Amino acid sequence: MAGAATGSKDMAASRLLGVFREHGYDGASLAELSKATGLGRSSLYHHFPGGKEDMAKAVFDHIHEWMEISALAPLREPGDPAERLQKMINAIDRYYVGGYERCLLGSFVLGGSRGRFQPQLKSSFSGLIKALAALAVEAGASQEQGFERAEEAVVQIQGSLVVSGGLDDPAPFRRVMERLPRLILGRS
Amino acid sequence: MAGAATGSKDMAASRLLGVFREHGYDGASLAELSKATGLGRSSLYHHFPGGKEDMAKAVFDHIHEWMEISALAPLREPGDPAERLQKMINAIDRYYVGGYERCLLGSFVLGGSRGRFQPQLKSSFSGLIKALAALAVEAGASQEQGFERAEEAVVQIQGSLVVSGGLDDPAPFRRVMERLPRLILGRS
DNA sequence: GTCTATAATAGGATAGAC
DNA sequence: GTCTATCCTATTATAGAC
Repeated sequence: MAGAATGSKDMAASRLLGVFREHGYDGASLAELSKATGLGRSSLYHHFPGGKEDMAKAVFDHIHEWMEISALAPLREPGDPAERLQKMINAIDRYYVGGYERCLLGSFVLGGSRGRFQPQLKSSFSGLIKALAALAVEAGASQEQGFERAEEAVVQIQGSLVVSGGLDDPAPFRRVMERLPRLILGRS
Repeated sequence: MAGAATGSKDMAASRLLGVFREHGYDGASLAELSKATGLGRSSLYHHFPGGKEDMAKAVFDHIHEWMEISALAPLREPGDPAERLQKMINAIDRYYVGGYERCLLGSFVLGGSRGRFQPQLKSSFSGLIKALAALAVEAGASQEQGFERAEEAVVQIQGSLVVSGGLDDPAPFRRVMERLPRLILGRS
């Protein structure tokens, strides 16, 4: 049953994600994590003996699972590359609610907790880049071109979330979502 | 004498910047802010009666000043657009130490303190975009094209800092620095 | 597995002497 | 303008009953 977002622990991870997304790692207090999950402090420690750090780890697992199932799986299916890419773009767009929601990965990279979660961050970013690069190669790019396009795509997604947040305007994110197909598949 | 980074208050702001950059707003404790500036807690409150929030505001002023003098002023000088842009790119590259240092603006956008500093963030990002857009227009782009290129440039700078941080590899930032001239001035 | 209660500490902020 | 000492609160974390 690996994959479905069910089970109370996965449910909790989803709520915890919301809090970390909004407040960052350091800004997320146990009080809010408790309120968001509906679990008392002691229950949280029962499920996550390592405290906040364990909770964040569970959130990374949750995100990893989401990324594999919702974003990367379509890229690996058979069929038209453009259609498969669009599925992924739609998933990302929903995930960030059209640019109104922040990225937990970015938040953890730029916040004070980078060192603590560097392996998870590295794994997430490189997994995403690799999957996009493979699609670009399939669409006709060389290995090197494919990697460059994929890296630039992830750079633009992350950057647009920062800029949209800074300007308090989802338009930059939206514009990136629109130009992703040409960026990955080439200027056809 | 507006401009030179002298005076003990500006000196303090520079040290405070370092701490906020490394730990984020919530992660920066008074203990570290005190240690970094060499000022005791009470001295900090003497200079910044509003506490941490005042310190962050001073850091924003410091950044604003740096941006005007080191990054934007070259864009507005007379002379060859490509050379002026390169001056700005070099300033940014030094500022982020080739991709090894994080961006305070991005950190505040993605951290839990966005709401508190939204006006400063908005002003910084839109000032940067406007200045780059003007240069692009001067180099032959239409108003609309100029704005689009400038926005994409800021998106790529911010995104590359996130991705470089996540991968623990400055290469993505370096690659963005290299393609900025073509991005802003057009594919000539 | 969840709760109440409580410990232990770190954090932000202030008072008052110098 | 800086220091020592202190206060208050929020925060993380644990103990032990149910």
